[in-house]
Amino acid sequence: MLFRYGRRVELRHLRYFATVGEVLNFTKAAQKLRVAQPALSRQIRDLEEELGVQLLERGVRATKLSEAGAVFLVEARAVLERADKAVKAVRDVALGERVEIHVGYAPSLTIELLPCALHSFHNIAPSVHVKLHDLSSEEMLRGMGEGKFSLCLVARPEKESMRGLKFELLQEYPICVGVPSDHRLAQAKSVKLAQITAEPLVAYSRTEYPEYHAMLKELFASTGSELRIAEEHDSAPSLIAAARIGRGFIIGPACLGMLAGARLKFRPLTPAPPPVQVGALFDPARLSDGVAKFLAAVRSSAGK
Amino acid sequence: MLFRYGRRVELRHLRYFATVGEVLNFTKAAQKLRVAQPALSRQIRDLEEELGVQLLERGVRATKLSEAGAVFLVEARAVLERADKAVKAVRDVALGERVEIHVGYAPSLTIELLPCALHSFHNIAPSVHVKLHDLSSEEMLRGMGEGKFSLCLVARPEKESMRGLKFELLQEYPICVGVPSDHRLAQAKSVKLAQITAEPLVAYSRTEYPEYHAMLKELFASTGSELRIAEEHDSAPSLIAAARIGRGFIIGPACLGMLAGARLKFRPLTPAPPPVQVGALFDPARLSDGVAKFLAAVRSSAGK
DNA sequence: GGCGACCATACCTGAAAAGCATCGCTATGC
DNA sequence: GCATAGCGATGCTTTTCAGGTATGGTCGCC
Repeated sequence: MLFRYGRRVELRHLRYFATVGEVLNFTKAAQKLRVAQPALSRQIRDLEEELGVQLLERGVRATKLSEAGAVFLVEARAVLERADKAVKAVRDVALGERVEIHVGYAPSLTIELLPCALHSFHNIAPSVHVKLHDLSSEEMLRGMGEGKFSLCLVARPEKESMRGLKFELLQEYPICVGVPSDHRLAQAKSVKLAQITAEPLVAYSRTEYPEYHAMLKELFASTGSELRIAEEHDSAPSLIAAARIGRGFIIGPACLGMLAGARLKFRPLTPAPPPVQVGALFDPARLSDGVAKFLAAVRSSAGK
Repeated sequence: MLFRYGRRVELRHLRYFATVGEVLNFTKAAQKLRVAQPALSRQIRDLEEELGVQLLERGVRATKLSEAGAVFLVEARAVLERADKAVKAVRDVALGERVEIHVGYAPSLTIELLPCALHSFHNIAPSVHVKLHDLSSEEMLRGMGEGKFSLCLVARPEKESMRGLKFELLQEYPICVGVPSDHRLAQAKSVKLAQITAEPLVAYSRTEYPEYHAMLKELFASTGSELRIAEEHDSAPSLIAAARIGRGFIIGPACLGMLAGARLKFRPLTPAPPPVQVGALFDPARLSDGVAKFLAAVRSSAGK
């Protein structure tokens, strides 16, 4: 890496470049920005130098974006927009009601809970916008740690990853086996673990859903038989798609059945292992007013 | 609005604040940033003034984040991260191969097409990352105009909104009626429009999917009967959920049936109206190498 | 060939960011 | 109770650099 004398990119550079990129004329852009044209030229040159990339092609009688420039124009606008949002967000918080709360959720586990909760929350606090983030368990824990989310609806995480967060149980789903509808096990009322150990499994990805793998390991520990995972997937739909085309069975909560449609059947395992616990994860130390209301809405939707 | 003497927020302010917010100690943060402590103090004060918000509570012996400060810390980090991404993106473009292409898609219309296309594209150009953006028709057209996306997989947009873009047809789906499985129409092989005019509909939202509403209007124009829309939704899953609980029928492409599962049946309309056309939308003027390859992959997946 | 549109260069000025020394506060230790 | 150490704020100077003015070069066009 070259040693960089250059100073850092600032929002000013991006504002200037965005304007030049739009009107494709330094003189006009300078007027629009209320600065002198040479000042603008220099800032753009500095930016190009700092990036090490030529953004504009100054042909005589016409200024054009280079290919890189076209890309950077989009990027620069996005950064500026993001920055405006940040400023607006903090001013809103300071002015009183926070208008947005960020909620992470596990889509497959909350298809029952989430719609009800959103509906009832909208009645309690119609002015608060809920921003939903569809994430893996792992991303949610990370995001909670960084303060990105105020609350997450997830399966109970493992104790050691909680780090001061609180988990409040809301719903439980029995563990089931998902099999193709035309398989003989689809007829059974329930399935014994021993009946499926011969079959490979399709599973959630280990890195993104560690608690899911802990559950599987626990489950198979007692049987003595080997846990064979044919494929790992990072979302319920693709897991279901894989099971449909016969890559393996699914072991997972009963609610997956609601996503799966007709071609898979979910049958409870016997003896029933501990059910999957779905609940709210939040930081009790910084529970703002809006988040507390959301939590109340979720509780009432779960009938607790 | 108050007149602001203050100067604008710059990335420097955010970098400084992010560091202070992390270590919660001006002196240490200043060392980390390689500036003198008073310089840092002043920048933070300027930032607070410009925002009109107190971000830090300077208790003696301990600096703490205010509530607004906690929010802004997350926001500031996000802006910085976004800015880094922008810089990295443009340098990557300049260095040769663009490593990312941005593709917008209509999730419900591309459940067949998209997985195949991604798979085949990965074989052609494994080094190119495809960033997928799940969007409404309206958002895609806007994003294409701004250059945010290189290509979109969508239903054919209305002519007047194309503005120099090209639409290439890839797949067609017949228009169907989605009814609850226990409804008598679910038994029918096909459904006449006259059979359902008594029933209300659940539909995609008008603002986000104008071409869908154009299609409905067209469809009902010939019948003389009134188009009754009970609810508008902004995504296929919530549309399907609404139909499941009996809010109304769905009129839409056959591929919705693959998302709906067992509790809804999709039956073709007779006489068959013009099918829904799914295809690729792109700007032929700036078709980079990577995007051209992606387009080829999509074509071959659609068997064209 | 003169003019006008357009951007670059050279140089100057002023604002503000950074540095340095110092102050004020308070918790802590003897 | 006094000295001390940790922390941030304040006042002042220095340095940096964004912005301004004047001007020059290039090219297309009348």
